[in-house]
Amino acid sequence: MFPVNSNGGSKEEPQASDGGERRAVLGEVDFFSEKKKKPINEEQVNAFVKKEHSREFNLNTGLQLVTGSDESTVDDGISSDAAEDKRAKNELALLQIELERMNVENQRLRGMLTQVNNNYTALQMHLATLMQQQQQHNSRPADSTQQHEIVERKSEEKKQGNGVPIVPRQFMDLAPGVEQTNSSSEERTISESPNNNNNNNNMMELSRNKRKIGREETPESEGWAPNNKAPKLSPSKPIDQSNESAMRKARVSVRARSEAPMIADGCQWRKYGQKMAKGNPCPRAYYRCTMAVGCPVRKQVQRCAEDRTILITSYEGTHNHPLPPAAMAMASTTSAAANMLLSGSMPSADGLMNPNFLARTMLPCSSNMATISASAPFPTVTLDLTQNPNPLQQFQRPPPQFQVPLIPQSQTPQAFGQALYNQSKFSGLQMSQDFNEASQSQPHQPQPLFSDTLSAATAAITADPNFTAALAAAISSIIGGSHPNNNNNNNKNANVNTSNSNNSFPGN
DNA sequence: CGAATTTGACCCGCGC
DNA sequence: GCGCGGGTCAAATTCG
Repeated sequence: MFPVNSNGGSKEEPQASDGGERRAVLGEVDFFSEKKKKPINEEQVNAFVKKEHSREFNLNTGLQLVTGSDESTVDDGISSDAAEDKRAKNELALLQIELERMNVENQRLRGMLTQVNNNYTALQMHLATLMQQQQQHNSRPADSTQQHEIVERKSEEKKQGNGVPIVPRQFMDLAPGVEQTNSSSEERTISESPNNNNNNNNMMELSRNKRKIGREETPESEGWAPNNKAPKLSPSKPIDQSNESAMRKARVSVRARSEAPMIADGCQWRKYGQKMAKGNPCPRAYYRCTMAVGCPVRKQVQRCAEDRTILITSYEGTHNHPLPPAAMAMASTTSAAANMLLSGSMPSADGLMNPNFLARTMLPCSSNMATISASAPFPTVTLDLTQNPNPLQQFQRPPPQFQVPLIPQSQTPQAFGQALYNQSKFSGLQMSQDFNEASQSQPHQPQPLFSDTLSAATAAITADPNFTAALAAAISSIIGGSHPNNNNNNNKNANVNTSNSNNSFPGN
């Protein structure tokens, strides 16, 4: 019987299914070439089967499968054999169908792999192009090293796991999802209708409402009440509720060097509290926007514990009122960043668009300035204007998953290109994440000081609306190509360009 | 004197 | 259930 196995055509089936890389090729080719050999093998097999039939080797059943097609020519007329042969025929047909199906699937997978490879190559080329642009603007040798390092990291990562190249696809698919779930269109009308708060505000205020409802007093809450209650009264979007538990607030944090007690972002703020935060000898000040009665925007200002020249300003919420040009730059940036976080977290149920994933899909060359921290209690985008674009500093730290290069080719060039251009003025745009690694890499950890252009860095936020708007546009474009903020930012650029840079830092 | 700031108390969520 | 820490409130205080 063993000789039969070695010669029988069926022997090749396990090979095709067990073989490693050979399987893909041999499995397909051998299966069809097998038919050519079949007559020879089948004769041998059938002869052997007849001879050995009395032994009732079940194993022969499988062998007969191969010989089924020619069984009639060899059939000796035994009825039991005929029945068995019919069954064998059926099984053979089933196996053949299954094999064909596997072949089809194999080809489909091959096609997918090819497509992924093509996408990866295109992304890599695109990244290289962007890097070159950045290098031209920065014209620093270190940057080329950085870019090279980035590209190499990306390529290494791509090669490491099969799942990694798929991420771009997920990211590409991400945008429509964001479009669907994002309330950015609503946000756009916020300035006209305070009650029409976006998710950002909703989420921010929901937790707050819980408390305030318990209190139900506070004359000041009159101003807050409309906004506070709006999300509760109209929880039209279940997404909001689902998000509330996961991420109650989205926060945009700006790190900048400034001697001033707080950076001038064009808005009017009123201090309503101050606390000593744990782990930081510097007090944390709480401000709320007073440009409109019910404006939900608040910000926290705190100096970095390690480097007190660094001012950390965290913004929450979106202004529900028209902003002066001086404030638009920062507002658009923070709003876009907050939207990015909120949007990315919404369909968290499917696990594709949680902050972790979102952070992983951030621009690779935006690695110097913005950090996404999705760690509890709420996600934060940190725009770090204190860092120097020193590549070694930046790219020694980030864990591998930060390095997935994902630049939607159809979306990035303009906005991100402009951001890159402005990056030359500052440090760069970094999006990384510490979702599960808050303990390993603190986004607020002080970065090495590379320049004393503190005012330049902080003033840059407001003094260069191009940058902030471009950053906002870039962020928005990453999330969804048609994010309203893109258009807004363009307008804002136009608006702010004319009244640029003088309104930035009265304190400085 | 009105507005803004300060500051202690309070509330709430979370971890133990 | 309790303590801790973050966030907010609002009376008191300061400032212009």
